Amino acid sequence: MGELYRRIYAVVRTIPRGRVATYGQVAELAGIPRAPRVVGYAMRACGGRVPWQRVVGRRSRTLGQVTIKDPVGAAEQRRRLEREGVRFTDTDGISLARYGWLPPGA
DNA sequence: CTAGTGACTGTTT
DNA sequence: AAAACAGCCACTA
Repeated sequence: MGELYRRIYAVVRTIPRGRVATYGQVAELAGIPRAPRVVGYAMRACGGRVPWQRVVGRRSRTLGQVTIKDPVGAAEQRRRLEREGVRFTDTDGISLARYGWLPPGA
């Protein structure tokens, strides 16, 4: 595993229970502000070593769709988030205004 | 080293 | 409002 993934996982582990962060947010904190895609790549490869369910797509900001294309994965993410208190809207979204993580020093 | 790919995102149709 | 485009950067073959 590359050093970069270590940094990404370290950031994800700091997201508190019951909150969510966007891929772009994690990317910026990990030192690769222009590469949110890489965070997604790292999440797919994380193998349960980090709370991956707390990382969501930016488009969750208004209606909040969790952007995992695989329906099974999306259902799993929702199940995990609801178990830690994140409420979903009637359109299967997450309000980043309510659950978005405010990183220290932001 | 080159080419293809994607759990992203902002912009443009 | 939804879909297509175009940058993006690390990883893999």
